[in-house]
Amino acid sequence: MSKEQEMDSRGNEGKKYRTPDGIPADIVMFTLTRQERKASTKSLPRFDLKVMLIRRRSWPFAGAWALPGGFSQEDESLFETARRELKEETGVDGSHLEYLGVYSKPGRDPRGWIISHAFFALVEEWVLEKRQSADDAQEVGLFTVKEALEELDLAFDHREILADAYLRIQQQMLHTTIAKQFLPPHFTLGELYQVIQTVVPDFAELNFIRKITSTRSRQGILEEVRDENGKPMLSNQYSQRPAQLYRFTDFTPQLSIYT
Amino acid sequence: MSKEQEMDSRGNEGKKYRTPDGIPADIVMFTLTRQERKASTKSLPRFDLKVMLIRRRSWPFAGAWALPGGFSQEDESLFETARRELKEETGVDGSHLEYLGVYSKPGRDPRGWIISHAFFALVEEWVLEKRQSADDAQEVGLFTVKEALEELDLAFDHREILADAYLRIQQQMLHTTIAKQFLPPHFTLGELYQVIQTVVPDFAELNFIRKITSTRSRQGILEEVRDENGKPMLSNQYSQRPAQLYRFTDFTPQLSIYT
DNA sequence: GGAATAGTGTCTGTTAGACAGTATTGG
DNA sequence: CCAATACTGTCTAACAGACACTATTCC
Repeated sequence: MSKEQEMDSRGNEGKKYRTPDGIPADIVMFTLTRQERKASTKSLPRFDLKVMLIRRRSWPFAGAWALPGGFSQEDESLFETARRELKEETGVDGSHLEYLGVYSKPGRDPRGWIISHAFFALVEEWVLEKRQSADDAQEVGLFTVKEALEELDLAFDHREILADAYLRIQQQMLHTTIAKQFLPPHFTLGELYQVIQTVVPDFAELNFIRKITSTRSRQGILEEVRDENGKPMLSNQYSQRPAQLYRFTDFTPQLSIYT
Repeated sequence: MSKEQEMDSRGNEGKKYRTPDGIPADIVMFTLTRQERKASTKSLPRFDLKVMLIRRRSWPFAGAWALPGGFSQEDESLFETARRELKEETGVDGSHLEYLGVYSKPGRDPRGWIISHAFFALVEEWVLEKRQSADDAQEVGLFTVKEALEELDLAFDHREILADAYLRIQQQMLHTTIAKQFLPPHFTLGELYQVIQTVVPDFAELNFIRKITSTRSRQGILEEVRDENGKPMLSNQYSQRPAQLYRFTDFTPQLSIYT
């Protein structure tokens, strides 16, 4: 049946056809935790990519871990739903939030015809940690992605959503500059490299620093940070030898498999 | 309100909250039309990227052009809805079909709370041309994307959907091997270049043939077609001098802005 | 021969990749 | 001095980009 015919016969007001029972937005909240390593001198922290989950208390999937989320209302777009939920869950606004996809397989939710929209968010570590301890109404957990995918029984099709989100964040990490969401405004190339490697373990570049700094084709992604006198700004937070600080520009190069 | 609380208070059966009035899938059907050029010798055809639209006959937006689509049913996923609609509209199965996104801005459809899911499909030219002439129940149009975006008044938010789909297909054309959807199984590098340029007008590679054929980093995207004796297969369909035929492999390289 | 497409030659400067070596500084 | 990170030197092969040049075939 064509759209027009359906719409014609359905008319404006009458509820002739069955409609869904709910349209939630579920959010995969990623964060990067840093943990100091014990070393004899200063060293880069080890990073872990973690995801926030909430333990369900009621049917269905009571006791299972699930992605945070909530139902969309008539007066908001799904992106607004997701932003609202993200704010409610973290208490913080302005995190990176991106649409992932729709999950609508029949039977995915035993409560009925429920079509879920997945988003993923990149949240700063302290936000989720605060949330984790402050909220006594819900049990909140922070798990590494590997743990969550391999060892946890997730509710609904949330394992599939998380797996898709993981693939997407890896892709975005290499194709765009979302790495900046996990970094302070000024950072060293060592930090950037760690962030990329944490999200994309396969990423390995022997000459990373040189390629970023000295190839024309990648100029414009990053720029050196200088103080008001034009002197390069350095940091020795993670190393004995001070390292140049960088920041992202607004430029994101266009990639192509053909050129 | 958290998801759990909402779900708890909502219960299993009762329809306490308002739910959407319909969840359609709308499909941006792209095709590449070829038109021979009048030239004194054989020459490559000119290509145009076109999109199929349907003229609405009833409220709302009666008389306006709209994307084909239809409402999702409870027993199917949205991808299945889209595939079913694509089949119904074209009479053909197996075209490339890909999810684009969700369109849920309040007020986007005067009939009520209607959340649309956009897909895009890459369809062979003859399919849409057959459809165009065969169907007398609906007025069907094939427009270049430029025309549709700049000169037509599209129904609903379909201009926005089309604009998003156009951006996406350009991105996919450069990041993946969807160019093969617009090409016969065996094709010349001239044809491939034309296809890419038609979809991505900015694409310009002076040494396209050489880069594709003789750089190690891109080896594996394409392979030469050979006959059973191992002899390279050539085509002179579009040129006096026969050109080597190629086909896509299953390999798609991974891109990165950092390496 | 002309037209149209399909390549190849050639040159310069840039980049990739590997790996060794030097620099800096707190402990 | 040692450890840990931050670079720089160096060398070779590969690649990018520009542009001229040759190749093939039908008309």
